[in-house]
Amino acid sequence: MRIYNSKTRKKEEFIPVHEGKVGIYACGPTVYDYFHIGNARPFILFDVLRRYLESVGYDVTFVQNFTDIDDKMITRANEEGITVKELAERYIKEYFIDAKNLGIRPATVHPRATEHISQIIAIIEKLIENKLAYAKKGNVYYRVHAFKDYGHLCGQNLEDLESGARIDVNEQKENPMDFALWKAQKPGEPAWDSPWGPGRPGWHIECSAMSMEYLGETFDIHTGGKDLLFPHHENEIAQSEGATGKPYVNYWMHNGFINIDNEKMSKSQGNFFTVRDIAAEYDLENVRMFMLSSHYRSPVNFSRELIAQAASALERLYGARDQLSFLQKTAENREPNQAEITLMQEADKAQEKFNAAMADDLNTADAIGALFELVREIFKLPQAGVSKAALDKAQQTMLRMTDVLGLLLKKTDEIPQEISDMLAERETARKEKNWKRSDELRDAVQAAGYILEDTAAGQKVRKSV
RNA sequence: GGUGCCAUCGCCAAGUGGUAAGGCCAAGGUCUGCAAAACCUUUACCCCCAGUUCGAAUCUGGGUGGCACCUCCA
Repeated sequence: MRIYNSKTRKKEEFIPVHEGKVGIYACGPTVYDYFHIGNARPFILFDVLRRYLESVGYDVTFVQNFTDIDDKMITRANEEGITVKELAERYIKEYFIDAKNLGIRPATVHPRATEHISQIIAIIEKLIENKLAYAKKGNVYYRVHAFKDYGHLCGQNLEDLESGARIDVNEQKENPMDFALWKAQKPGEPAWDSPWGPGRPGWHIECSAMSMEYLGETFDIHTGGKDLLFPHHENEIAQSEGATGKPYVNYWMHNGFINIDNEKMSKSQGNFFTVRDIAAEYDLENVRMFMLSSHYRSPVNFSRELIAQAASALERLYGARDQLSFLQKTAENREPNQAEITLMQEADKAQEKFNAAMADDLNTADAIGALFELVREIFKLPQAGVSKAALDKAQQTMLRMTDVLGLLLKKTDEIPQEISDMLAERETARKEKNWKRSDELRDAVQAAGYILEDTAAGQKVRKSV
Protein backbone atom coordinates (compact mmCIF):
# COMPACT_ATOMS: atom_id res chain seq x y z
CA MET A 1 0.00 0.00 0.00
CA ARG A 2 1.08 3.54 -0.70
CA ILE A 3 0.30 6.24 1.84
CA TYR A 4 0.60 9.99 1.54
CA ASN A 5 2.83 10.86 4.45
CA SER A 6 2.31 14.39 5.78
CA LYS A 7 5.82 14.26 7.22
CA THR A 8 7.50 13.95 3.82
CA ARG A 9 4.63 15.37 1.71
CA LYS A 10 4.89 12.38 -0.61
CA LYS A 11 3.19 9.10 -1.23
CA GLU A 12 5.36 6.35 0.19
CA GLU A 13 5.23 2.58 0.13
CA PHE A 14 3.93 1.42 3.48
CA ILE A 15 6.34 -0.77 5.40
CA PRO A 16 5.26 -1.72 8.94
CA VAL A 17 7.63 -1.74 11.88
CA HIS A 18 6.76 -5.37 12.59
CA GLU A 19 5.99 -7.55 9.61
CA GLY A 20 2.34 -8.46 9.30
CA LYS A 21 1.29 -6.03 12.03
CA VAL A 22 0.14 -2.43 11.98
CA GLY A 23 -0.20 -0.02 14.87
CA ILE A 24 -2.49 2.98 14.31
CA TYR A 25 -3.18 5.84 16.66
CA ALA A 26 -6.15 8.04 15.84
CA CYS A 27 -6.84 11.29 17.65
CA GLY A 28 -10.28 10.83 19.14
CA PRO A 29 -12.92 13.23 20.41
CA THR A 30 -12.94 15.50 23.41
CA VAL A 31 -16.01 14.17 25.14
CA TYR A 32 -17.74 17.38 26.18
CA ASP A 33 -20.60 17.15 23.66
CA TYR A 34 -21.99 15.07 20.80
CA PHE A 35 -19.38 14.87 18.07
CA HIS A 36 -19.93 16.86 14.90
CA ILE A 37 -19.94 16.06 11.23
CA GLY A 38 -16.33 17.23 10.93
CA ASN A 39 -15.21 14.79 13.62
CA ALA A 40 -17.06 12.04 11.81
CA ARG A 41 -14.87 12.27 8.72
CA PRO A 42 -11.62 10.98 10.27
CA PHE A 43 -13.52 8.43 12.36
CA ILE A 44 -15.11 6.94 9.25
CA LEU A 45 -12.07 7.21 6.99
CA PHE A 46 -9.61 5.67 9.35
CA ASP A 47 -12.10 2.96 10.22
CA VAL A 48 -11.96 2.15 6.50
CA LEU A 49 -8.16 2.24 6.59
CA ARG A 50 -8.26 -0.30 9.38
CA ARG A 51 -10.77 -2.52 7.57
CA TYR A 52 -8.70 -2.38 4.40
CA LEU A 53 -5.45 -3.29 6.14
CA GLU A 54 -7.19 -6.19 7.86
CA SER A 55 -8.67 -7.32 4.56
CA VAL A 56 -5.20 -7.66 3.06
CA GLY A 57 -4.04 -9.70 6.03
CA TYR A 58 -2.52 -7.31 8.56
CA ASP A 59 -3.04 -7.76 12.26
CA VAL A 60 -4.12 -4.21 13.15
CA THR A 61 -4.01 -2.59 16.57
CA PHE A 62 -6.19 0.49 16.34
CA VAL A 63 -6.01 2.92 19.23
CA GLN A 64 -8.36 5.88 19.51
CA ASN A 65 -8.33 8.00 22.62
CA PHE A 66 -10.95 9.96 24.49
CA THR A 67 -9.77 13.35 25.71
CA ASP A 68 -11.61 13.49 28.99
CA ILE A 69 -9.79 16.34 30.70
CA ASP A 70 -9.16 19.79 29.25
CA ASP A 71 -10.45 23.37 29.40
CA LYS A 72 -13.60 22.62 27.41
CA MET A 73 -14.42 19.66 29.64
CA ILE A 74 -14.03 21.76 32.78
CA THR A 75 -16.07 24.67 31.41
CA ARG A 76 -18.91 22.45 30.23
CA ALA A 77 -19.02 20.43 33.43
CA ASN A 78 -19.29 23.63 35.44
CA GLU A 79 -22.07 24.91 33.19
CA GLU A 80 -24.04 21.74 33.69
CA GLY A 81 -23.26 21.45 37.37
CA ILE A 82 -21.77 17.97 37.09
CA THR A 83 -18.28 16.60 37.51
CA VAL A 84 -15.86 16.33 34.63
CA LYS A 85 -15.96 12.58 35.11
CA GLU A 86 -19.75 12.48 34.80
CA LEU A 87 -19.62 14.61 31.67
CA ALA A 88 -17.04 12.28 30.14
CA GLU A 89 -19.05 9.17 30.93
CA ARG A 90 -22.13 10.65 29.34
CA TYR A 91 -20.54 11.63 26.04
CA ILE A 92 -18.38 8.54 25.73
CA LYS A 93 -21.64 6.61 25.82
CA GLU A 94 -23.14 8.92 23.19
CA TYR A 95 -20.01 8.56 21.06
CA PHE A 96 -20.54 4.83 20.76
CA ILE A 97 -24.17 5.29 19.73
CA ASP A 98 -23.34 7.64 16.86
CA ALA A 99 -20.25 5.66 15.88
CA LYS A 100 -22.26 2.47 15.59
CA ASN A 101 -24.82 4.15 13.36
CA LEU A 102 -22.02 5.44 11.16
CA GLY A 103 -20.65 1.91 10.82
CA ILE A 104 -17.52 2.72 12.84
CA ARG A 105 -16.21 -0.27 14.72
CA PRO A 106 -14.95 0.16 18.27
CA ALA A 107 -11.17 0.56 18.37
CA THR A 108 -8.93 -2.17 19.73
CA VAL A 109 -8.37 0.14 22.71
CA HIS A 110 -10.11 3.40 23.66
CA PRO A 111 -7.73 4.85 26.27
CA ARG A 112 -8.69 7.88 28.32
CA ALA A 113 -6.30 10.64 29.29
CA THR A 114 -7.29 10.55 32.96
CA GLU A 115 -6.38 6.88 33.19
CA HIS A 116 -2.81 7.49 32.02
CA ILE A 117 -1.60 10.18 34.38
CA SER A 118 1.37 8.15 35.62
CA GLN A 119 2.60 7.53 32.07
CA ILE A 120 2.19 11.24 31.33
CA ILE A 121 4.19 12.20 34.42
CA ALA A 122 6.94 9.72 33.49
CA ILE A 123 7.38 11.33 30.05
CA ILE A 124 7.45 14.84 31.52
CA GLU A 125 10.11 13.80 34.04
CA LYS A 126 12.17 12.37 31.24
CA LEU A 127 11.85 15.59 29.25
CA ILE A 128 12.99 17.65 32.23
CA GLU A 129 15.94 15.29 32.67
CA ASN A 130 16.77 15.79 28.99
CA LYS A 131 16.61 19.58 29.46
CA LEU A 132 13.69 19.81 27.06
CA ALA A 133 11.22 20.94 29.69
CA TYR A 134 11.21 23.18 32.75
CA ALA A 135 8.92 23.63 35.73
CA LYS A 136 7.68 27.06 36.86
CA LYS A 137 5.27 27.53 39.75
CA GLY A 138 3.64 24.16 39.40
CA ASN A 139 3.46 24.34 35.60
CA VAL A 140 5.77 22.50 33.27
CA TYR A 141 6.56 23.82 29.79
CA TYR A 142 8.28 22.31 26.78
CA ARG A 143 11.42 24.19 25.71
CA VAL A 144 10.65 24.35 22.00
CA HIS A 145 13.99 25.89 20.98
CA ALA A 146 15.87 22.97 22.44
CA PHE A 147 14.27 20.42 20.12
CA LYS A 148 16.11 20.56 16.83
CA ASP A 149 13.38 19.22 14.56
CA TYR A 150 10.62 21.47 15.83
CA GLY A 151 8.54 22.60 12.85
CA HIS A 152 9.57 19.74 10.60
CA LEU A 153 6.15 18.12 10.40
CA CYS A 154 4.26 21.30 9.54
CA GLY A 155 7.05 22.50 7.27
CA GLN A 156 7.73 25.77 9.03
CA ASN A 157 10.76 27.04 10.86
CA LEU A 158 10.52 28.46 14.33
CA GLU A 159 10.97 32.08 13.30
CA ASP A 160 8.07 31.90 10.88
CA LEU A 161 5.90 30.20 13.44
CA GLU A 162 6.78 32.91 15.93
CA SER A 163 6.09 35.78 13.56
CA GLY A 164 2.62 34.48 12.88
CA ALA A 165 1.92 33.48 16.41
CA ARG A 166 -1.14 34.94 18.03
CA ILE A 167 -0.69 33.47 21.43
CA ASP A 168 -0.86 35.26 24.71
CA VAL A 169 2.34 36.38 26.30
CA ASN A 170 2.91 34.39 29.42
CA GLU A 171 5.72 35.59 31.64
CA GLN A 172 6.32 32.14 33.03
CA LYS A 173 7.40 30.81 29.65
CA GLU A 174 10.97 31.23 28.51
CA ASN A 175 9.65 31.63 24.99
CA PRO A 176 6.15 32.38 23.69
CA MET A 177 6.16 29.19 21.57
CA ASP A 178 6.76 26.94 24.56
CA PHE A 179 3.68 24.89 25.37
CA ALA A 180 2.29 23.42 28.58
CA LEU A 181 2.97 19.81 29.51
CA TRP A 182 1.48 20.12 32.97
CA LYS A 183 -0.87 22.78 34.28
CA ALA A 184 -0.98 23.71 37.94
CA GLN A 185 -4.37 23.31 39.53
CA LYS A 186 -6.65 26.35 39.60
CA PRO A 187 -9.42 26.66 42.20
CA GLY A 188 -12.29 24.29 41.48
CA GLU A 189 -10.43 22.25 38.89
CA PRO A 190 -9.86 18.52 39.10
CA ALA A 191 -6.22 17.68 39.80
CA TRP A 192 -3.77 14.83 40.17
CA ASP A 193 -0.65 14.74 42.31
CA SER A 194 2.64 15.21 40.55
CA PRO A 195 6.26 16.05 41.38
CA TRP A 196 5.37 19.70 40.56
CA GLY A 197 2.30 19.80 42.77
CA PRO A 198 -1.36 19.11 42.00
CA GLY A 199 -2.44 19.77 38.46
CA ARG A 200 -3.50 18.23 35.17
CA PRO A 201 -1.84 17.31 31.88
CA GLY A 202 -1.66 19.68 28.94
CA TRP A 203 -3.50 18.63 25.81
CA HIS A 204 -0.65 17.29 23.68
CA ILE A 205 1.07 15.08 26.19
CA GLU A 206 -1.81 12.64 26.60
CA CYS A 207 -1.53 11.44 23.02
CA SER A 208 2.21 10.82 23.36
CA ALA A 209 1.62 8.84 26.53
CA MET A 210 -1.30 6.76 25.30
CA SER A 211 0.03 6.02 21.85
CA MET A 212 3.39 4.79 23.12
CA GLU A 213 1.72 2.85 25.95
CA TYR A 214 -0.24 0.69 23.51
CA LEU A 215 1.84 0.82 20.33
CA GLY A 216 5.43 1.20 21.46
CA GLU A 217 7.90 4.07 21.17
CA THR A 218 7.98 3.84 17.39
CA PHE A 219 4.80 2.91 15.59
CA ASP A 220 3.33 2.88 12.10
CA ILE A 221 0.48 5.30 11.49
CA HIS A 222 -0.86 8.33 13.27
CA THR A 223 -4.03 9.96 11.96
CA GLY A 224 -6.04 13.10 12.52
CA GLY A 225 -7.55 16.18 10.94
CA LYS A 226 -5.32 18.56 9.00
CA ASP A 227 -5.68 21.20 11.64
CA LEU A 228 -3.95 18.96 14.16
CA LEU A 229 -0.72 19.05 12.17
CA PHE A 230 0.19 22.15 14.07
CA PRO A 231 0.51 22.44 16.95
CA HIS A 232 -0.85 19.15 18.26
CA HIS A 233 1.08 16.62 16.20
CA GLU A 234 4.19 18.75 15.99
CA ASN A 235 4.17 18.82 19.77
CA GLU A 236 3.56 15.09 20.06
CA ILE A 237 6.71 14.48 18.04
CA ALA A 238 8.71 16.89 20.18
CA GLN A 239 7.47 15.22 23.36
CA SER A 240 7.84 11.63 22.28
CA GLU A 241 11.13 11.85 20.45
CA GLY A 242 12.49 14.22 23.06
CA ALA A 243 11.78 11.61 25.72
CA THR A 244 12.79 8.43 23.90
CA GLY A 245 15.39 9.61 21.40
CA LYS A 246 13.70 7.36 18.85
CA PRO A 247 11.53 8.11 15.83
CA TYR A 248 7.92 8.42 17.00
CA VAL A 249 5.68 7.78 13.98
CA ASN A 250 6.55 6.54 10.50
CA TYR A 251 3.44 7.66 8.59
CA TRP A 252 1.27 10.66 9.38
CA MET A 253 -2.13 10.77 7.68
CA HIS A 254 -4.29 13.89 7.79
CA ASN A 255 -7.80 14.27 6.44
CA GLY A 256 -9.18 17.44 4.85
CA PHE A 257 -11.98 19.51 6.29
CA ILE A 258 -15.71 19.53 5.88
CA ASN A 259 -17.08 22.88 4.84
CA ILE A 260 -20.60 24.17 4.73
CA ASP A 261 -21.19 26.27 1.60
CA ASN A 262 -17.43 26.59 1.19
CA GLU A 263 -17.16 28.07 4.63
CA LYS A 264 -15.49 26.49 7.57
CA MET A 265 -17.98 25.00 9.94
CA SER A 266 -18.07 26.91 13.17
CA LYS A 267 -20.46 27.49 16.01
CA SER A 268 -20.20 31.25 15.68
CA GLN A 269 -21.40 31.15 12.07
CA GLY A 270 -24.30 28.90 12.94
CA ASN A 271 -23.39 26.36 10.25
CA PHE A 272 -22.60 23.67 12.74
CA PHE A 273 -24.00 20.14 12.64
CA THR A 274 -23.55 17.37 15.15
CA VAL A 275 -23.93 13.84 13.92
CA ARG A 276 -26.86 13.54 16.27
CA ASP A 277 -28.59 16.45 14.46
CA ILE A 278 -28.18 14.69 11.12
CA ALA A 279 -29.42 11.40 12.55
CA ALA A 280 -32.78 13.00 13.25
CA GLU A 281 -33.24 13.51 9.52
CA TYR A 282 -31.19 10.87 7.72
CA ASP A 283 -29.93 7.37 8.21
CA LEU A 284 -26.28 7.80 9.12
CA GLU A 285 -25.13 5.22 6.62
CA ASN A 286 -25.80 7.93 4.03
CA VAL A 287 -23.29 10.11 5.80
CA ARG A 288 -20.74 7.31 5.58
CA MET A 289 -21.43 6.94 1.87
CA PHE A 290 -21.02 10.67 1.42
CA MET A 291 -17.69 10.71 3.26
CA LEU A 292 -16.28 7.86 1.20
CA SER A 293 -17.28 9.28 -2.16
CA SER A 294 -14.46 11.82 -2.17
CA HIS A 295 -10.77 11.58 -1.42
CA TYR A 296 -9.91 11.89 2.25
CA ARG A 297 -7.36 14.64 1.81
CA SER A 298 -9.62 16.96 -0.18
CA PRO A 299 -11.83 19.47 1.50
CA VAL A 300 -15.50 18.68 0.92
CA ASN A 301 -18.69 20.60 1.16
CA PHE A 302 -21.53 19.23 3.17
CA SER A 303 -25.18 19.88 2.37
CA ARG A 304 -28.58 18.22 2.38
CA GLU A 305 -28.45 17.87 -1.38
CA LEU A 306 -25.20 15.91 -1.18
CA ILE A 307 -26.57 13.61 1.50
CA ALA A 308 -29.56 12.97 -0.74
CA GLN A 309 -27.25 12.11 -3.64
CA ALA A 310 -25.31 9.73 -1.42
CA ALA A 311 -28.59 8.18 -0.30
CA SER A 312 -29.62 7.47 -3.90
CA ALA A 313 -26.27 5.89 -4.66
CA LEU A 314 -26.48 3.75 -1.55
CA GLU A 315 -30.00 2.68 -2.51
CA ARG A 316 -28.63 1.36 -5.79
CA LEU A 317 -26.03 -0.63 -3.88
CA TYR A 318 -28.66 -2.17 -1.61
CA GLY A 319 -30.74 -2.90 -4.69
CA ALA A 320 -27.89 -4.84 -6.26
CA ARG A 321 -27.18 -6.79 -3.11
CA ASP A 322 -30.82 -7.77 -2.73
CA GLN A 323 -31.06 -8.63 -6.41
CA LEU A 324 -28.33 -11.18 -5.83
CA SER A 325 -30.17 -12.75 -2.89
CA PHE A 326 -33.34 -12.81 -5.01
CA LEU A 327 -31.53 -14.55 -7.85
CA GLN A 328 -30.12 -17.13 -5.46
CA LYS A 329 -33.67 -18.45 -4.99
CA THR A 330 -33.78 -19.66 -8.58
CA ALA A 331 -30.08 -20.34 -9.04
CA GLU A 332 -29.18 -23.36 -11.16
CA ASN A 333 -26.41 -25.80 -10.44
CA ARG A 334 -24.78 -25.91 -13.81
CA GLU A 335 -21.75 -24.69 -15.67
CA PRO A 336 -21.86 -20.92 -16.29
CA ASN A 337 -22.74 -19.87 -19.83
CA GLN A 338 -20.81 -17.34 -21.83
CA ALA A 339 -22.60 -14.29 -20.39
CA GLU A 340 -22.09 -15.61 -16.88
CA ILE A 341 -18.42 -16.23 -17.50
CA THR A 342 -18.17 -12.61 -18.61
CA LEU A 343 -19.79 -11.52 -15.36
CA MET A 344 -17.27 -13.55 -13.39
CA GLN A 345 -14.44 -11.93 -15.29
CA GLU A 346 -15.93 -8.49 -14.70
CA ALA A 347 -16.09 -9.31 -10.99
CA ASP A 348 -12.37 -10.07 -10.98
CA LYS A 349 -11.64 -6.88 -12.87
CA ALA A 350 -13.70 -4.82 -10.46
CA GLN A 351 -12.01 -6.44 -7.48
CA GLU A 352 -8.61 -5.73 -8.95
CA LYS A 353 -9.46 -2.10 -9.64
CA PHE A 354 -10.95 -1.78 -6.16
CA ASN A 355 -7.82 -3.12 -4.48
CA ALA A 356 -5.55 -0.95 -6.56
CA ALA A 357 -7.57 2.14 -5.64
CA MET A 358 -7.54 1.34 -1.94
CA ALA A 359 -3.83 0.56 -2.04
CA ASP A 360 -3.21 3.96 -3.62
CA ASP A 361 -3.49 6.13 -0.54
CA LEU A 362 -7.00 4.96 0.31
CA ASN A 363 -8.72 6.22 -2.82
CA THR A 364 -12.23 5.32 -1.73
CA ALA A 365 -13.89 7.38 -4.48
CA ASP A 366 -12.14 5.38 -7.17
CA ALA A 367 -12.83 2.15 -5.28
CA ILE A 368 -16.54 2.96 -5.21
CA GLY A 369 -16.35 3.49 -8.96
CA ALA A 370 -15.10 -0.09 -9.33
CA LEU A 371 -17.90 -1.30 -7.08
CA PHE A 372 -20.51 0.36 -9.28
CA GLU A 373 -19.02 -1.16 -12.39
CA LEU A 374 -19.72 -4.56 -10.87
CA VAL A 375 -23.20 -3.43 -9.83
CA ARG A 376 -24.07 -2.63 -13.44
CA GLU A 377 -23.02 -6.13 -14.50
CA ILE A 378 -25.14 -7.65 -11.75
CA PHE A 379 -28.24 -5.81 -12.91
CA LYS A 380 -27.73 -7.09 -16.43
CA LEU A 381 -28.41 -10.65 -15.25
CA PRO A 382 -31.74 -12.25 -16.16
CA GLN A 383 -34.39 -12.35 -13.43
CA ALA A 384 -34.17 -16.09 -12.84
CA GLY A 385 -32.20 -19.24 -13.53
CA VAL A 386 -28.68 -17.86 -13.25
CA SER A 387 -25.79 -20.24 -12.68
CA LYS A 388 -25.03 -20.57 -8.99
CA ALA A 389 -21.30 -20.43 -9.53
CA ALA A 390 -21.58 -17.06 -11.27
CA LEU A 391 -23.96 -15.75 -8.65
CA ASP A 392 -21.73 -16.83 -5.79
CA LYS A 393 -18.78 -15.17 -7.42
CA ALA A 394 -20.59 -11.86 -7.91
CA GLN A 395 -22.03 -11.95 -4.42
CA GLN A 396 -18.74 -12.80 -2.77
CA THR A 397 -16.89 -10.09 -4.67
CA MET A 398 -19.44 -7.41 -4.02
CA LEU A 399 -19.71 -8.17 -0.31
CA ARG A 400 -15.96 -8.26 0.09
CA MET A 401 -15.80 -4.72 -1.28
CA THR A 402 -18.68 -3.34 0.74
CA ASP A 403 -17.26 -4.91 3.90
CA VAL A 404 -14.01 -3.04 3.45
CA LEU A 405 -15.96 0.18 2.99
CA GLY A 406 -18.20 -0.67 5.93
CA LEU A 407 -21.32 -0.25 3.81
CA LEU A 408 -24.48 -2.33 3.43
CA LEU A 409 -24.57 -3.21 7.10
CA LYS A 410 -28.34 -3.44 7.30
CA LYS A 411 -30.53 -6.41 6.59
CA THR A 412 -33.15 -5.51 4.02
CA ASP A 413 -34.42 -8.89 2.86
CA GLU A 414 -36.07 -10.10 6.06
CA ILE A 415 -39.82 -10.05 5.57
CA PRO A 416 -42.24 -10.24 8.50
CA GLN A 417 -45.17 -12.66 8.39
CA GLU A 418 -47.86 -10.02 7.86
CA ILE A 419 -46.07 -8.76 4.76
CA SER A 420 -45.62 -12.31 3.46
CA ASP A 421 -49.34 -12.85 3.90
CA MET A 422 -50.15 -9.77 1.85
CA LEU A 423 -47.74 -10.90 -0.83
CA ALA A 424 -49.38 -14.31 -1.00
CA GLU A 425 -52.81 -12.76 -1.37
CA ARG A 426 -51.52 -10.41 -4.01
CA GLU A 427 -50.00 -13.31 -5.89
CA THR A 428 -53.45 -14.90 -6.10
CA ALA A 429 -55.12 -11.63 -7.09
CA ARG A 430 -52.58 -11.16 -9.88
CA LYS A 431 -53.23 -14.64 -11.24
CA GLU A 432 -56.93 -13.81 -11.31
CA LYS A 433 -56.07 -10.49 -12.95
CA ASN A 434 -57.77 -8.70 -10.10
CA TRP A 435 -55.67 -5.60 -10.60
CA LYS A 436 -57.66 -3.46 -8.19
CA ARG A 437 -57.01 -5.76 -5.22
CA SER A 438 -53.44 -6.30 -6.39
CA ASP A 439 -52.74 -2.59 -6.41
CA GLU A 440 -54.35 -2.08 -3.02
CA LEU A 441 -52.07 -4.70 -1.55
CA ARG A 442 -49.04 -3.19 -3.22
CA ASP A 443 -49.91 0.20 -1.72
CA ALA A 444 -50.26 -1.40 1.71
CA VAL A 445 -46.90 -3.16 1.46
CA GLN A 446 -45.22 0.03 0.33
CA ALA A 447 -46.88 2.03 3.09
CA ALA A 448 -45.32 -0.42 5.53
CA GLY A 449 -41.88 0.63 4.29
CA TYR A 450 -41.13 -2.04 1.70
CA ILE A 451 -40.21 -1.81 -1.94
CA LEU A 452 -42.23 -4.18 -4.09
CA GLU A 453 -41.37 -5.07 -7.67
CA ASP A 454 -42.96 -7.53 -10.06
CA THR A 455 -40.50 -9.60 -12.01
CA ALA A 456 -40.65 -12.50 -14.40
CA ALA A 457 -39.73 -14.73 -11.47
CA GLY A 458 -42.41 -13.39 -9.17
CA GLN A 459 -42.73 -10.59 -6.64
CA LYS A 460 -39.55 -9.13 -5.27
CA VAL A 461 -39.71 -7.30 -1.97
CA ARG A 462 -37.20 -5.67 0.32
CA LYS A 463 -37.16 -3.20 3.14
CA SER A 464 -36.62 0.37 2.05
CA VAL A 465 -33.43 2.00 3.36
C1' G B 1 3.92 38.52 6.93
C1' G B 2 5.16 32.87 6.68
C1' U B 3 3.42 27.97 4.78
C1' G B 4 0.31 24.89 2.05
C1' C B 5 -4.01 23.22 -0.88
C1' C B 6 -7.66 23.50 -4.75
C1' A B 7 -10.19 24.85 -9.87
C1' U B 8 -12.72 18.28 -14.49
C1' C B 9 -20.46 17.56 -17.44
C1' G B 10 -26.64 20.86 -14.20
C1' C B 11 -24.83 18.65 -8.97
C1' C B 12 -20.94 15.44 -6.68
C1' A B 13 -16.34 13.19 -8.02
C1' A B 14 -11.88 9.81 -9.79
C1' G B 15 -8.06 10.36 -13.13
C1' U B 16 -0.74 13.25 -12.10
C1' G B 17 2.25 12.56 -19.78
C1' G B 18 -0.90 8.66 -24.36
C1' U B 19 -6.21 10.94 -25.95
C1' A B 20 -11.80 11.95 -20.03
C1' A B 21 -14.12 6.19 -14.28
C1' G B 22 -18.29 6.26 -11.31
C1' G B 23 -22.72 8.29 -8.69
C1' C B 24 -26.98 11.83 -8.58
C1' C B 25 -30.31 14.58 -11.69
C1' A B 26 -32.51 15.09 -16.88
C1' A B 27 -34.36 13.46 -21.85
C1' G B 28 -35.69 9.40 -25.30
C1' G B 29 -36.35 4.13 -25.82
C1' U B 30 -37.05 -1.27 -24.06
C1' C B 31 -39.51 -4.35 -20.43
C1' U B 32 -44.35 -4.21 -17.38
C1' G B 33 -51.79 -5.24 -16.58
C1' C B 34 -50.28 -0.53 -14.42
C1' A B 35 -46.14 0.71 -11.67
C1' A B 36 -41.32 0.22 -9.72
C1' A B 37 -36.58 -1.37 -10.51
C1' A B 38 -33.35 -2.48 -14.25
C1' C B 39 -31.23 -2.22 -19.12
C1' C B 40 -29.94 0.69 -23.75
C1' U B 41 -29.06 5.59 -25.89
C1' U B 42 -27.89 10.96 -25.34
C1' U B 43 -24.91 15.10 -22.52
C1' A B 44 -17.13 17.55 -21.12
C1' C B 45 -12.12 20.54 -26.46
C1' C B 46 -10.81 19.26 -18.07
C1' C B 47 -10.70 28.27 -15.23
C1' C B 48 -7.52 31.65 -18.69
C1' C B 49 -2.71 32.74 -21.30
C1' A B 50 2.11 31.19 -22.73
C1' G B 51 5.79 27.26 -22.77
C1' U B 52 8.10 22.03 -22.70
C1' U B 53 6.80 17.45 -25.56
C1' C B 54 5.54 13.32 -31.17
C1' G B 55 1.65 13.80 -27.48
C1' A B 56 -0.69 17.66 -21.45
C1' A B 57 -6.73 17.65 -17.66
C1' U B 58 -2.01 15.76 -16.12
C1' C B 59 4.76 18.97 -16.38
C1' U B 60 6.81 24.48 -16.21
C1' G B 61 5.91 29.89 -15.88
C1' G B 62 2.31 33.76 -15.44
C1' G B 63 -2.77 35.22 -14.51
C1' U B 64 -7.76 34.85 -12.31
C1' G B 65 -10.85 32.74 -8.66
C1' G B 66 -11.63 29.85 -4.04
C1' C B 67 -9.86 27.61 0.70
C1' A B 68 -6.85 26.29 4.86
C1' C B 69 -2.89 26.36 8.76
C1' C B 70 0.45 29.58 11.72
C1' U B 71 -5.50 30.30 17.93
C1' C B 72 -6.17 23.31 23.00
C1' C B 73 -11.00 23.87 15.89
C1' A B 74 -11.30 16.92 13.11
